[in-house]
This record gives sequence, C-alpha cells and structure tokens, in this order.
Amino acid sequence: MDKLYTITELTREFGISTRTLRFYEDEGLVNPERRGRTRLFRPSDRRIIQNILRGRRIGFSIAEIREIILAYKDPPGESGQLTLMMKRVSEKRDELKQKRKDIEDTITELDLIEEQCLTRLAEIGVGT
Amino acid sequence: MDKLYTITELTREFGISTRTLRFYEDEGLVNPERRGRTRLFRPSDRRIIQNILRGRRIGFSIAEIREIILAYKDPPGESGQLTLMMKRVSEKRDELKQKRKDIEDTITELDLIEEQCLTRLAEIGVGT
DNA sequence: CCGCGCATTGACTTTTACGTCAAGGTCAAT
DNA sequence: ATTGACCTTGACGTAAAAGTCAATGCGCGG
Repeated sequence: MDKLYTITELTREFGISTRTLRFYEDEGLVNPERRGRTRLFRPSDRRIIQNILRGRRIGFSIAEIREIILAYKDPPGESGQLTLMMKRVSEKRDELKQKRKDIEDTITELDLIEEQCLTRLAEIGVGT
Repeated sequence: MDKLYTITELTREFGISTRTLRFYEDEGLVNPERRGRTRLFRPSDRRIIQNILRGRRIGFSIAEIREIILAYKDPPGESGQLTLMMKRVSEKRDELKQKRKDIEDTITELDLIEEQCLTRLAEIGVGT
C-alpha cells in the first residue's frame, strides 16, 4: 500500500526533531513528496533516514553520508570514476575496520574498569 | 630512560596540531611537566594521548573521554558511586556494541557498492 | 648581535549539525 | 469561529573541537 509518512510520524519513530528532517532535506539527503507544502515521506525516504542515522551513529559527517547514499543510488557510468570510487570505498572500509578495532579495545577497557569496581565493592562490603 | 617529548614531537607522531594538545591540557586530560614554560610530555602523557585519539575516532566527546580516563586512574571509593559508575560503564558498552553492529552493516554495504562497481566495470570493459 | 626555529599565551574565528524562535498557513473538532 | 494540533519557511543562536592570528620569549649557530 506504500504508506506515506508525515514528518512528525517519523520524528517520533526515530526520536529526532522536525528540524533535523528538514535539515536533511536541505542537504539533499531525502526528497519527500509534497501535498501542497506539506512533506510526505515515502518508504524509500524512511529507509534513507535509517541509513543516515546509522551513519551518524558511527561518526560519519553529512557529506560522507551523502556520498555513500549517492554511490548506492547511482554508481557512476564512467570507468575512471568507477575506479576512483572503488578506491574511496576501500579507504572507508579500512577506516571502519580501524574503528571496529578501537571499539573492541575500548570494550575490553570498560570490562577492566568494571572488574576494578567489583573488586572495590567486594573490599568495602567485607570491611563493613 | 623515561624519555620526555616536546610538543612538536608528539604533533608529528600523531598528526595533530599543537593547538590540539594545548586544548587537551586546558581540558585537564594531560599534565605535561614544565621546563620554564615549555611543556615536556612524559610517556604516561603519551599513552593518554593515544587513548584520547582512540576515543575520538569512535566518536566520544572530550567529556566522555575525560570520564573514562578518570575512572581508569582513580575508581571512586564510595559504594554508591561505584554502583553508579558500573551502570554508566554498562550503558557505554551497549552503545559501543550497537556501534560495532552499525559498522559491520556499513562494511557489508560498502562491499555491495564495490561489487556493483566491478560489475559496471566489466560491462564497460566488454562493450568497448 | 641577529635572525631562525621552536615555544608560549590569549583572543578571535570557523565548521558541523542542528536548536530555537518568529510568524504564519491548514484543517478537524468543539 | 475559535482552539489546538500539525505543518511551513526563514532567520538567528549555539556547543564542541579545534583553526588561526598576534604578540612575545628563549636558546643557538653563524
């Protein structure tokens, strides 16, 4: 049935503000239909928003997110452009792998902090 | 031999600016010695800087990074504080796990884009 | 002694990603 | 017809994390 979403429906679903969605439109990330001046978001817009939010969570800038979205929508037709894009994709992937390692190391560190807390708690618990 | 590092040595090693290191000092994240007014960073400072940069890469704010550094240095002595901290640690860990999943999904997506590029390239290559 | 490179502080500026008004249009229900 | 919910555009404000600029100091090779 291809439901259309109003702006506030989506802000509620994703916990973001209307300002944020309008901003994403200004940035050319989403292109909702209009009934009069009112925005109506398609399922495809909704999916893009999910992508944006994911990108945001992992620290991509709007420009980077836009680049990925565009790359996905219409990969360039020219050979040189394609090769260039594959280089950029490869770089991004390396960056993400580094980030994943950073996260894993930090999780380990958090585990350590937690352990220290437990130890201290036990000491205190025994002492009193 | 406990080498001491000048500010520019470290900026070169880590690819950051002197302004950044001074900013981190203002924020209380590092405490270099002083010979006169000149900063001399100890190996411990250097390690903290590595931690800061790692935190930065995974999107932690300076405030969050400071919190983790402090938690690691001196875990609080009081029972309530300890329990509180463990809750915060647990939250951060969940956040990081979500982030790791986001990263893995995005890597998968990048793989897909790359594949599309390769397909297009093959098509072009054959056609010409 | 002069200039060079490296160091300092302090103040002002910038960028990103929105938040926050202001001022008003539309429509359904009361 | 007024209230209230929801929508709009446009302009201005803000916080974080530095960048940039100005003015200055210190030690050293030539």
